Amino acid sequence: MLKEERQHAILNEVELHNRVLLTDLAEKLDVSIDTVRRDVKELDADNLLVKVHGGAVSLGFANHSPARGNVYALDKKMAIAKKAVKLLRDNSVVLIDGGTTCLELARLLPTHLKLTCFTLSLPVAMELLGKPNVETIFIGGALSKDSQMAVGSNTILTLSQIKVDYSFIGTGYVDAEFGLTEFDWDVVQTKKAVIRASKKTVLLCISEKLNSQHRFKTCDLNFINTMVTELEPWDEKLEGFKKMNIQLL
Amino acid sequence: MLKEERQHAILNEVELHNRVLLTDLAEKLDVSIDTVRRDVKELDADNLLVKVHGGAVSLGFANHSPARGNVYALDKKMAIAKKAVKLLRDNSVVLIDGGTTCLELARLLPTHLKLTCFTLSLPVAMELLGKPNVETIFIGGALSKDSQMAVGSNTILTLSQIKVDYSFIGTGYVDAEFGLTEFDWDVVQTKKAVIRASKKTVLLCISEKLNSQHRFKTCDLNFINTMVTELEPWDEKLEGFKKMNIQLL
DNA sequence: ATTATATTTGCTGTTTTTTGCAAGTTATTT
DNA sequence: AAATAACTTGCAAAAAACAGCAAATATAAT
Repeated sequence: MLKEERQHAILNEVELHNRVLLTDLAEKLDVSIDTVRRDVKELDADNLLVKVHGGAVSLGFANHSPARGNVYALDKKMAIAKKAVKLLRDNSVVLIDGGTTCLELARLLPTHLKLTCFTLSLPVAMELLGKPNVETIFIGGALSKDSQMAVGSNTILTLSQIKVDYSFIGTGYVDAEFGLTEFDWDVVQTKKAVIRASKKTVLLCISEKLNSQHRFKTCDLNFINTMVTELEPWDEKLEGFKKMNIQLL
Repeated sequence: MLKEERQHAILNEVELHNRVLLTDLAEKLDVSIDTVRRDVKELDADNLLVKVHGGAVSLGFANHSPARGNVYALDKKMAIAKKAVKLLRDNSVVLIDGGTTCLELARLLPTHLKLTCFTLSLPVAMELLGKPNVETIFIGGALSKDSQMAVGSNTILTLSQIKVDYSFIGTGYVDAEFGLTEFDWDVVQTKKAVIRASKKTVLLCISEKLNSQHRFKTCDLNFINTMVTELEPWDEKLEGFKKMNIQLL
């Protein structure tokens, strides 16, 4: 049997079943496991499939790399995410909320970090699947089309049954006096439940959102334990928040 | 035998079988292996075939460039999805499983169709969010990295509390005698729960998967009410399934 | 027709590629 | 922590590719 022919068969099998074992391939193609291993390695190098421990998976199945569109103020959000990552220890149990800043946190989680991670957000969940040492649990429920996250009574009920070490949340608007506010009623209810489900709540928020407000209130600032912005903690823009009992990062 | 005539014969052989061994050619054409080697080298230089170690393959066969669509057998899966869509009525309550075929179904749902749609699969959920008239509910739980869907006890528990009109499921392997089988234990448990949560279960499956099996069993074929393939219902490849009490589409 | 020249073909020995095996290491599971 | 499975590395045998050479064949010119 020709090598090309064999690799063709491997690709076919992988794309047909999404996932195959090297041992199965070796048996089916009647060659040694080493040969299959080498073939799969080559195909992986050519980006025709993805090699995993013990087998291979098809590209369509493995590619959880949604092209990061033009995220607004990406550099600042990345700076925030990098600071937030430092709060995490191995075996922490955390919850990551939706929104682009939280998504950036998920994206920048170190590969080696062992976490149990709850989330309500589809994009965040997709990102977490790419982290080998993160166990991801999606809090189910009705999905909100614009925020791409689970909201509603079922979600809130499920949240009431868990308690995580840290939750990382975003917010639409934040003001030192009026606290966290949102545009969307469902989202507010869900975020309240998130905060109740957390021992400590970390707010990730770019400085542009400071001192703004909207119609529905999530919580007062005293529910927030840590606030992370892209600014240095002593920046004068954070003046109104310093006197409160909040850790600034 | 003329050189030109010989090369013509080689090309013919390659086109016919997609692949040939140099040793076979040498024997068939009754010339030395070196001559064949040189011929193939020339034909390769003229881009009439692709020379590989030990033989040659046709151009079409060698083209496993990333040019082809991301999803394997996309046309067939779209054909399946189109047939499956016809089962749906406004205000149906359905569940859509994971896998590329089911994803295609989600993608091809008509914009006007009003549905309540449960799913366990992240990619399917993302797709459904784009449908303005579909209410999407994600069944939460621990996420499987490989299959990008919720699995495990929590998921199964939640599934036990719902009953949908139709569930559309995929399978890794299907065999008329052994039924539906999978690669992954967790996935099997979850699919069982999906079937229990459905009044009617529709299997979406491309014909290549017919008559294949793997280690863990999801269910026998008598749990399946409708089976949709890209073939015509009277195709002889479906022979083994016709005598069973299954609607073939 | 015959000689000179160019092309093709087969053979030889050497180098490269492929493949399977074994020993040691790393992951994963129980 | 132990047991199992999977991976890595190095190696050796077999098959294939390559380069050079000489015989055979074809082509052209005298």
